[in-house]
This record gives sequence, C-alpha cells and structure tokens, in this order.
Amino acid sequence: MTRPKQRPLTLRDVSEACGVSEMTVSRVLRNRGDVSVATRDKVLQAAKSLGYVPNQIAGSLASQRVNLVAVVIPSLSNMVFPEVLTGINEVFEETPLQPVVGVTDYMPEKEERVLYEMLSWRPSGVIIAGLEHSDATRAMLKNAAIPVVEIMDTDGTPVDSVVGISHRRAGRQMAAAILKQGYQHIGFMGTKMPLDHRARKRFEGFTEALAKAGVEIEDREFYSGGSALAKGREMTAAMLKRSPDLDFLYYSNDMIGAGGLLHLLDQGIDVPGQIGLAGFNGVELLDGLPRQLATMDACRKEIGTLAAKIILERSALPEDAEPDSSGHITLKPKITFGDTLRRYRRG
Amino acid sequence: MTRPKQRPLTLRDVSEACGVSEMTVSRVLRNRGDVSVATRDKVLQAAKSLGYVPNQIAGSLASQRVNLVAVVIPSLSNMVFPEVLTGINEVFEETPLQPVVGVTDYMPEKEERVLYEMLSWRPSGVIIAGLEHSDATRAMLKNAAIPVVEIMDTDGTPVDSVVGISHRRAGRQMAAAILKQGYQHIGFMGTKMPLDHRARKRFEGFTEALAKAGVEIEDREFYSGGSALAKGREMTAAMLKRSPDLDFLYYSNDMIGAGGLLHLLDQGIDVPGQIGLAGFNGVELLDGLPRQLATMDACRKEIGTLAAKIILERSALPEDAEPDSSGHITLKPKITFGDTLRRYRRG
DNA sequence: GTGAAAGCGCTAACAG
DNA sequence: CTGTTAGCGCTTTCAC
Repeated sequence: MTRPKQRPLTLRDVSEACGVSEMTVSRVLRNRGDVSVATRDKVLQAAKSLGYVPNQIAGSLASQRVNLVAVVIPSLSNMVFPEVLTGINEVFEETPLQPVVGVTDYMPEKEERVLYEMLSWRPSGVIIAGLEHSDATRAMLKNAAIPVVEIMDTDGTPVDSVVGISHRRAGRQMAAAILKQGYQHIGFMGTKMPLDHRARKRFEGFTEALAKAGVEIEDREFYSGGSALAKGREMTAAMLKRSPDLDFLYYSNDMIGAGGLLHLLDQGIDVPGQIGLAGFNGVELLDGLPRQLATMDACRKEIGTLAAKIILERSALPEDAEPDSSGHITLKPKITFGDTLRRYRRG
Repeated sequence: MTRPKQRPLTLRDVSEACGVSEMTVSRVLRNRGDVSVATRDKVLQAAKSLGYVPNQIAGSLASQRVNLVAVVIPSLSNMVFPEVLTGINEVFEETPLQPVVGVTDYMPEKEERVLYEMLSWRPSGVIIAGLEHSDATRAMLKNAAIPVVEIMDTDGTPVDSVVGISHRRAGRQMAAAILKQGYQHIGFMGTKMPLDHRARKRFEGFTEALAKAGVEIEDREFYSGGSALAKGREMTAAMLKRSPDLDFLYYSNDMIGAGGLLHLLDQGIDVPGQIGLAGFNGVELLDGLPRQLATMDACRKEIGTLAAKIILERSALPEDAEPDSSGHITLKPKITFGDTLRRYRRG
C-alpha cells in the first residue's frame, strides 16, 4: 500500500513482504516446481496486495527466453493486415507468445530498420509479409537463428517457412474466368505498385493469361493515396470516357472495385451484362453493396493463423530438431463471382 | 561470416573481432561519448560484418530505460484504431520510442491481462483507450509510475493525462443539429454497447438533448457482428417497415449509416428530404458513396498524435518534475452535414 | 520443499 | 578518449 514512489517493485520486495526467499517467490509466480500450498498462498497474497508486476526484462535476460514474436507488415490501413493480425492473435491467445507489430509503409529500408529494432529484443520468431527483402533484411533473418515465416505470397524463395497464396496464379485464374465468360475488352485499375509486389504479381499473372489467349489489356490506370472508393469512382469514370468499348474492369483491390461498381450503377449501366467487374481480397466489409463484387479471397485470417501455428510449433522444438514439414504452405483462393461477373457465356 | 550457430552474437564478440573494449564498442554502437574516428570505424565495420544486433533486453536492464510505449486499444478491425496508431507512429517515427500494441476486444478482463503483460516490459509510457477500466487496471496504471494517456474519450476521470473528445457532447450536438433542421421522428441504430462506452455516451447525449426538446427516439435497434454495411441495410429496412413515419435515422457509426443510405437510395427514397441520416466517425473510406453521409469527425489521428507527444514530453522530463500542463485535452469535433442532413428548415 | 550462489549481456560510474 | 568494476532483477543450477 505504501509503495516507494518511482522505484518499481522487485521480487525482493515481495520476498521481504512475505518472508519467503526470492527464489521461492519466483517459483510461485511462474508456477514452476513444487511449492507448498501454504507458502504459495502467502506469496500470491503478498504479490497481489503490493501490486507487483514481474520484470520480464530481467526474466528474459536470465532465462534466455523471450515470449515475443515479431510481426512485420507493410501497413495497418490496408484492411488486409489487421485481419492477418487477428488470425495471429487468435492462435497466440492461449499461449505465452505475444505478437509485436512493426509497420514498414511498403518501404524496404524502413522494413530493415523495423526488423533490426525488433530483433534487438530477441523475439522467439518472426512473421514478415512478403518475399522481397533487401539483402540486409534477409541476412538478419537468417542470422537470427529463430523461426521465420514469410506470409501472404508464395511466388519466390523464402528464407525459411512461407504461408500465402500465389498472386501470380490468382491473376491468371481471374483472367481465365473473365475470358471464359466471353469478355474481351479489358481494362485494369490499381495502385501504383513499384513496391506492392503482390499487386504487381497479380497484374503480371493476369496479363500473362490474357496474352496466352491473344487478349491484351486495352486500358489501365494507377492511383495512390486518397479514399479508395472515391478513386475507384473517378478512375472508372475517366477510363470509360477514354475507352467506351471496354466490357470488363479488373481492379487490384475490392475498395476501388466497389467505387467503380457504384459509379456504373449510378450511370445506369448494366452490370455484369454490359460491363463486368472484379476486384481482389474478398473484403467482408463490402457485403451490403447494391451488388456483390466478383473477387478472390486472399485467405488473410487463415494465413495469420497458419503462420502463428508454425512459429508455435517451431519455438517449442528442442534446439537442434529440424521440423519435418518443409513449412511451405500455399493456400488456394477461390473466385467469388458475386453479381458483377456473369456466369454464362455471352449470348 | 563463420558465426557459431544458435548463440546470438554479443558485444564481446564484436569487441574481440576488432580489439576494442566492450565498453567502447558499446559507446560506438549507441553514439554515446567521444570515440576517436579511427576506433569508431573499426568497431562499426566489425559489427556490420559480423551482423551484430544489440541485445536490448540486456541493455534495458542495465540502463533501466526502455524505449517501448504500451498502446492498449479495443480492436484493430474498427478502422478507428489503426488511424489512431498511424498518428502515434508518426510522432514516434523520429524518436527512440516504439509503440507496442495490445488489443482487448472490448473486454475489461482482457484489458487487464494485456496491460499486465505490457507493464511487465517496463515501458516508458502507456496510451490506453477509454476511461472505463477495472479497479485492478486503474491500480496498475497508477502504480506503474510512468506517464499514462487515456485516449478517445474525455467524459470521466482520467488516471493521468487524457486526449479525446466528449462523446456525450457529440451526441447532444448531433441531436441539436437534427432538431434544428426540423426532423422530429427519429430512429436510432447502433452496436450493442454494454462495453463500448463511447457509443453508449453518444447515445446518452443524443437522447438527453432530444428529451430537452421534448422529443423521444421512436425506434431503435442494436446489432453485433457481421458486415456493418450489410447490417445497416438490414436494420434500416426492418426499422422503416416497423416505423414508416420516421424522418431521421441516427447511426452509431458511419459504416452502418452507409448501409442505410444505400438501402434508402435503392428504395428511391429522397435523402435528405424525406428521411435524413447521420453517422459518426468521419471515415474517409466512405468518400465515394453516392451521397456523402452526415457525420462527425472523431479526430482519430490527431488524438494519436497528441497522446504520443504527451508521452514524449513526459518521458524526457527529469524524474521528479511535474508537467506544468494538466495534460487534459478535449478536442472539439465538428459536424459534416454531407448530403444526408438538410441544411434548411423544413418547409 | 526451499535456499544460496552465479551469471544472463549490457551500461553507469569511475578511473586513468 | 579508453578501460575497469559493479551491478540491473531475474532464473538457473545445485545444495540442503
């Protein structure tokens, strides 16, 4: 109750308060080893009434174990990543492990800084978005000698484990679906993606599959910043003005797709009859639009869950054991046709 | 290059590699004290080539300083909080401080656990959402003897500093604006809010202001889970069926408001002539809807920025200095009328 | 079941 | 400018 100001409580304080050795107090507080019920209660009671909070800094240094898992993602405003985090959180919920999030803003050099910062806390594992990293980043990941899971994307060579989808394949798949329904005049809209490798790969897969069918994208536009919904609207209006013959619009994410959809409906355009639309991500947020946008699920939450599970297994493993599984997981997203990609061949 | 596996590098390794004492290596790596350029370069070079990453655990224990700031928020999927985080991140960007986020899912008891966990890392400060906490949580915050900023809400008694808006006032203000425009038959839709105190306070302020004008809410509905947009649609449809005479719908957040708006437009209802709408939050995400929803900005990013700045100032202060400012900041959100709350008195 | 001693990897405080 | 000496608060290991 009468706590000395400024100096946080230590084990010793609790020890003195209840007349039990520091060692035993430590045992009680960690539920380690056998302690008589009597002393146990005494200790617990003292700790609580003092309001003692253990010092993990000291604990981790002594035990050489840290219950932190570094999670490195490009953005928090992207909707996608909070969902991944939710998956991760769920798995770690009932374990001693704790995720610590770092944000890179899609900047490789910031990724480097953030990772360095996090590794300096000696986390038990790293979950990091993407497969494209600077040499320094990759080196740090390797040197850390802890489990590393690269997430979201599987098109490339992981440092260690990987959980994600093939965005190139996703792009191809959507192209195939679109062509199959008879659409031929296709426009593309998306973020400027020098650094969003996943968007880039989807685009590449998409164009590649079209090319195989002898189709080329007839118009394209890229944006950055601003409200995605509004951007989708604007870009769509502009593109259709430029290229009125388009019969399909592929968007690199659902938000701009939704903007496009709202614009087309405003204009009284028949969707998906006259113009079809598709986005990417399967954002639940958008259920409730006048039409359901065709899209592909990016398996966000599942990616989080699986990545966390890999860390969990690996970090429990004895020092020198090698996991028997390769730790490479490629999920297979499916297309949701919704109401903006017709299901029957054009008349 | 030939690094012993499993054992992370220590200062000593660097020290040996470059023939400089550990202490000096430490100085170089922290940019502390004067070191000759020659040794400095030697050290830096050795550290880099080895791929040495300092151990903050040991460093913090020795220096009794931790560059972590605990940030405790109810949710990541609420859109609101990622924006607050963005504000916080921006401020800490160029400082040694680093936010660490914990999520409570609006559960007081989880809040307690999360905070305990974070305090055990002895952070330099705490930023925590809301003013309602369990006694244990409040006690921990007080005992921690570090700067604490409670954010989002100012209706109540903070433990220490506070940055936010008065949600009660926000509710009253919106009620006043609605009444002023002559709307009289008002329905309310929102989340089930036993634990969302801010939504509750807005609702209370809202009904209170209506009551003063002799107006009562004529219908109300609460939801939980699911896509907010879809829920807004459904609830609005149901409510108007039940209470066709309503001329205004107040939503506890913009997403369900947007759902309602889409529904009304679908039905060909004149908005805001026949029915007016308002939400809350000022979600930029929604720019691009057919009509701009009336709303109030919750000052999310600014709250983050200010809270971070308070921590920053306070944590730099000498041990016993008292901040001269009370550290109580109430921001004043303004109403955006948009296109769903008419600006002129009813005919 | 409990305690005493040693040390985790680093930095504060002094010496030189 | 550089090095030495003590810890930081806990846990490990080994006695009892």
